[in-house]
Order: sequence, then C-alpha cells, then structure tokens
Amino acid sequence: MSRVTIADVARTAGVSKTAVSFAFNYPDRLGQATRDRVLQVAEELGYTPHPLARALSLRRSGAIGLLIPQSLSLVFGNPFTSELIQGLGSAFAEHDLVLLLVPPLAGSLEDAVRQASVDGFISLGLTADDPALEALARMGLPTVHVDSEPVTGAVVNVDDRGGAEAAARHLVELGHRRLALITLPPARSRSGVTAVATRRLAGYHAALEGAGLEEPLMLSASATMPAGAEVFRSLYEARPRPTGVLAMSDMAAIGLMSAARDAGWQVPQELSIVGFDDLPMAAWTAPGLTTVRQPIVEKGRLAAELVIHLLEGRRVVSPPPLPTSLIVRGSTSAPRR
Amino acid sequence: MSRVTIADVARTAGVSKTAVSFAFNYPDRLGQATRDRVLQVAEELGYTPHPLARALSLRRSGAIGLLIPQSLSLVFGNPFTSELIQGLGSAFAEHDLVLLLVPPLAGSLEDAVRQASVDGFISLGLTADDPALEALARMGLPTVHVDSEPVTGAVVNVDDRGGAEAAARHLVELGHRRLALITLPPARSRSGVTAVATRRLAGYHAALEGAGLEEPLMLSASATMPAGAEVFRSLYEARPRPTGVLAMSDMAAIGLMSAARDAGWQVPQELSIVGFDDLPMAAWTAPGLTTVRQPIVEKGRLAAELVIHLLEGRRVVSPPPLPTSLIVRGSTSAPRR
DNA sequence: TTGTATGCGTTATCAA
DNA sequence: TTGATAACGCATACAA
Repeated sequence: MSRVTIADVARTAGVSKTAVSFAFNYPDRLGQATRDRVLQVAEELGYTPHPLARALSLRRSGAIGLLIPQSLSLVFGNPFTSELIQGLGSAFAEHDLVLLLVPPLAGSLEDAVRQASVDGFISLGLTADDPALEALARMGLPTVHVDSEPVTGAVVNVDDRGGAEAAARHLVELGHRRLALITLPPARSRSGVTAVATRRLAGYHAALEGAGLEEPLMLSASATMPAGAEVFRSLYEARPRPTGVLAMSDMAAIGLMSAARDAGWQVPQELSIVGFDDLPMAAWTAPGLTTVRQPIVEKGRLAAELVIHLLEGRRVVSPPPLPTSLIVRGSTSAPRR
Repeated sequence: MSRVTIADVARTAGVSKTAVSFAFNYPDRLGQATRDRVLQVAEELGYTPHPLARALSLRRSGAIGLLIPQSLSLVFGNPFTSELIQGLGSAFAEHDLVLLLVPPLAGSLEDAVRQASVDGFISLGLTADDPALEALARMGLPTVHVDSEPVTGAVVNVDDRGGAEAAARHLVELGHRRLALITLPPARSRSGVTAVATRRLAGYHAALEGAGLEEPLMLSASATMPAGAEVFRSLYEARPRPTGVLAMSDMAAIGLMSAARDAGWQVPQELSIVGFDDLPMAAWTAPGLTTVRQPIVEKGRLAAELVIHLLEGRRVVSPPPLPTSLIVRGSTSAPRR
C-alpha cells in the first residue's frame, strides 16, 4: 500500500510537511541541504505523493471524462470511438490531461457523472432531454457536447444533414426509386431518437422528396456489423425490394453488405449500399463502401481543445458544423433493371 | 462551479454534516422527517457530493488505470486496443468501475502513473526493465500486466510462441522457402524489444529452423497500416524476393497487402501474407487475411477480473497463456514457381 | 436518531 | 529559508 505519507517523510527528515511539499513542487524555495535530505529520505521510504489528496488540494485531477452513452463493449465495437479518441488524445497529450471513460453505471449515466473525479466532461450523442445533462450542469464543470443538439454550452457537430442529403441524392441520380433507410436506434433507452439520427433523416428525406420518391422502407440498426447483418432479413422479405440502402453508420452498412453477399446477392448490382462515417475500413471491404465522410478525428480534437479552453477560463462559442462529403466507392451503382 | 458543499446543506437544513452524509449514503439511519428535509434542501441548493473528496475519504476512486505504452493516437489506431477495452469493460461494468486511459505524460509513463488517481492498474506490453514498473510498485496498488514478461505480480498472456510457430509452419508447408518477418518495434523508446515480439520470434524461428530454411529477411513495423505499407518498399527491393511474409500484427499485414496490391502484385500468388491477432477486419480484406487468432476480448476480461480480485484482497496467480490458433484465409497459398 | 470530532494526504497562506 | 496551521470536502467512530 501507499502507506508512507508526507508526514512520515517530514518526521523522518526532521522537517515540516511544507518542506517536503516544497522539495517536490518548488525545489528552488528550499535550501540545498534540506532539499537533498528530504528527497533522500523520500526515496528511501519509497514516498509517492497521493494523487487523490493532491488533486483535492489542487482542485484539479488532470482528467477529462468522456461520457459514453452505452456499454464499453458496445461502443468500442464501433471504430468510430477509436477515431474520436485519437482526436481527443492528440489534444490532451499536449496539456498533460488524461482520459476517463465513463459509461453508464448500473444503467445510469447520471450516477456515473456524479462519481467521476474529473476536471471536465465531453459528452457523446446526448439528446436535450437526457437526465445526464442535469447531472452535468450540477457538477458545474466545463463540458463539451459532441453529436448532440444545441443545448446550452459548447457543442461540436458535423454537417449530418448535408452529408445525408448528398448520399440520398447519389442513389437517386443513379436511378434508384425504391430505397431503405437504416437509422440509428436511440442510444439511451429513456431518450427518444438521437439528434444525429434526426438530422440525417432530414437530409435523406429532403433528397428523396425533392425527387418525388415513394416513402422509403424504415429500418433500424445500431452501429455494429451483427446489427447490420440482422437487418438484411427485413430487406430480404420486403416487397417490392429496395434496390438501394442508406445506412447511418458504416458498421451497419458493412454488416448488411456481408449478409447480402452471403445470401448470394450482388453488391452493387442487386443492392446499392451507402454508409456514414467513412471509417478506415470502409475502403477495405469488397467492394469498397460508398459512404459519407465525416472528420471524426478532427471532431475529437476540436472537442478536446474546447474543453481545454473552458478549463483555462476562456469563453467558448460552439463552432459551425464540420463539413461532410460523399465518398463514392464500389458499393453503389445504377440498379439492375 | 460545484461550490455548494455538504456544510452548506447542513447549515441550511439546520443539521450536522453527518446527517447530510447519512441522508445520501445511509438513508435508513435517519429519521423520516430530517432525511426528507435534508434531501429537499440538497435538491434546492443543487448539492452534489464532491467525487474527489469522497474518494479520498473512502480511499477508493472507483477507477482502474489502463497503462498505455504510447500515445492514444497511435494505440487507438490499432483495433486491438478497442477489442481489449471491450473485454475490460464487460468486467468493470459489473463492478461499477470506470476506466482511466493513461498514456505517457510528456513522454514519461512513470509520471503518468504517479498522477493517476486510480484503485489499480492494468499495464500493456511492458518489458521487465521498464521504469514504469518501479513507479507502479511504489504506488502499491493492485496491478495486472498484459502482454508482458513474467514480472512479479499477475500477468496475462497468450500463447504467442505457439501461434507464431503455427503461422510459420503453414507457410513452410505451402512450399515457401524465402520468407520475411515483420516484427513489432519496441513500444517504449528506452526499453528493448517487447516480450511479445521475443516470444513470437522464437516461434517463427522454431518452425523455420525445423524446416532448414535460410535466414528470413527481418523487417519491422508498428501495428498500423501505413507502417505496413512502408515495409513494402524493403520487400520490393529485396533479392531474392521473399514469397511469404509473417507479420506480428494484422494491421501491418493489411497495410502491406494493400501496398503490394497497389504495386500490381498478386496476393497470395506472388506474395503470401500471414498476420497476427485476427482482428474483425482481417475477415474483411480482399483476399481475407490468414492470421493467428488470439482471444483479445477474453484477455481483457481476464485481466479485469484479476485486478478486481486483487482489489477485493484475494490472492491471485497468473493464469496460463490463453490459446492461439491459425486462421487460414485467402492471403496465403503455395508460391508461384 | 443525531451530533462532535477526527482522519484522509495534500497544498498554500502567513508568520517567523 | 522554514514551519504552524488552515483549507480541500467528505466519511465515520464514537458519544450523546
């Protein structure tokens, strides 16, 4: 155990606790002799300042909490999360900050928020009515919301609507008339549909209505390959069969593509598929996945920079949505007639 | 700010701090009336117990540190990390534990260890001479080492050697005579070659020597696709050209495969490639990647369970290495003659 | 059932 | 240059 405390060192070295503290934090403010003696004793006793006590006294822990709406198992099944963390990490590293992953505690994200010893929070995909927001406000800590609605405070988003619209227009222009949409399910049971899903849906619909298409088949799948594969069944049974699918995540799109090919369907000839995210692996599937690129790493980096600004006491305004763009690969083509 | 403290609530409610504390932590030990009043006042004032102060007093923070040998940007570029976290997360969720990602602070993992307010550590890929081990020992916290050498304490490993040997034997049996090995570079600058790399190398060599093959071409690449692609150049210039490659990571293998195909090489006809890990995406490349499967999620889960056991004061012995197995896919075949 | 007093291990203010 | 001592905010023996 970390039993040896600053008092032990002070007593053994025959100095006050202040002197020991200075020896570690302000070496210059101590005489050469006493400093050396203190450090010597500390070394011998194997003393290490207690991080928690230090944090309480300094009123900062050096950690930022990443609020994760679901279980780690689920969320880290989507490479999106890794990409985001890469962005966060690049900014945090420059400020000696460390990242605390905070998933719901026994199903409650509010409880998790209250437990977390951090200097600030970055939330992910919260809706405006999420009870975690109330808990966050109570904590009174700098907070940045990613993929959320314009709640009070700093929000970082991408142009979900524009990206979705471009994706839908792409299929329309290829000649597809009967489409299916794979939406994202609500991330947290109590809350309704995600802000991100709402915006993308609006984008899809704008393009479809503009082209006078019939109502698309509405499906739902979380951002995992199994969920995407699962959706294939509904697609298989649908009459008339959609010739194109717009998915709100690359993972679901890839899972679906896999299931379709396993069932003997030709992609894209019999089924065109468009994803969302442009994860690195989207370029690696066979065929490559046509998808909407969003700058995930940049989004993470931006969110991290904002929370750091807040930490430094600066005022922060929510930046405009980051741009999205359609990346056309092999998974889309004109429908076979 | 979280300005309102337990004392404020106590004063406003006209009770002692103890009563307030009880109202939150031991509601039963308080009279109905006072409890309600305290909670009422707490609500009105927007009181939330300070997690840090609480942790200091309870002597536990509810967080476990994951010691990451390199930057988050680098480590999360490898899906291996996501898989591991999925395993850790499934165990931690059951114990209301939260995960702190601890990369080196200004290049020093030791400093990062000293700063981390956690109840225990899980380390990743540390060598026996890593200075972080000393810092860890000083902290006196429960610690489990993953992918390490049998240092003192609990260690979780997989059968690296057996897996590597199976991979090499596979190529030998296909008729390859001239091979290249892509090893993992040392994760931390000061330390030598990783324990994992050493064990896998031993496995490769055992199979090659058993077959009387000449010395393989030795290359090195971190577990990223760009690093793997980079390695292709050396391969391209080598004379005689290797017909098969054994990589210590799927990511490097896939990066290499990509570069080779971009250069017009046929995989596997002109170059057979074997990876290591069996990441989900290994099944998604074209052709599929032959690789050594290791149970990453289980490894994470096991490490988490061990550190939880230590936390609970139980004695723990290092489990035997988890099994590995060769998964043959399309990226290997007999060499073209 | 409720309150007093002390401990948790630091840092920091203010004197000396 | 060094040392008492008071925060930091909460939990908890022990007492009432």
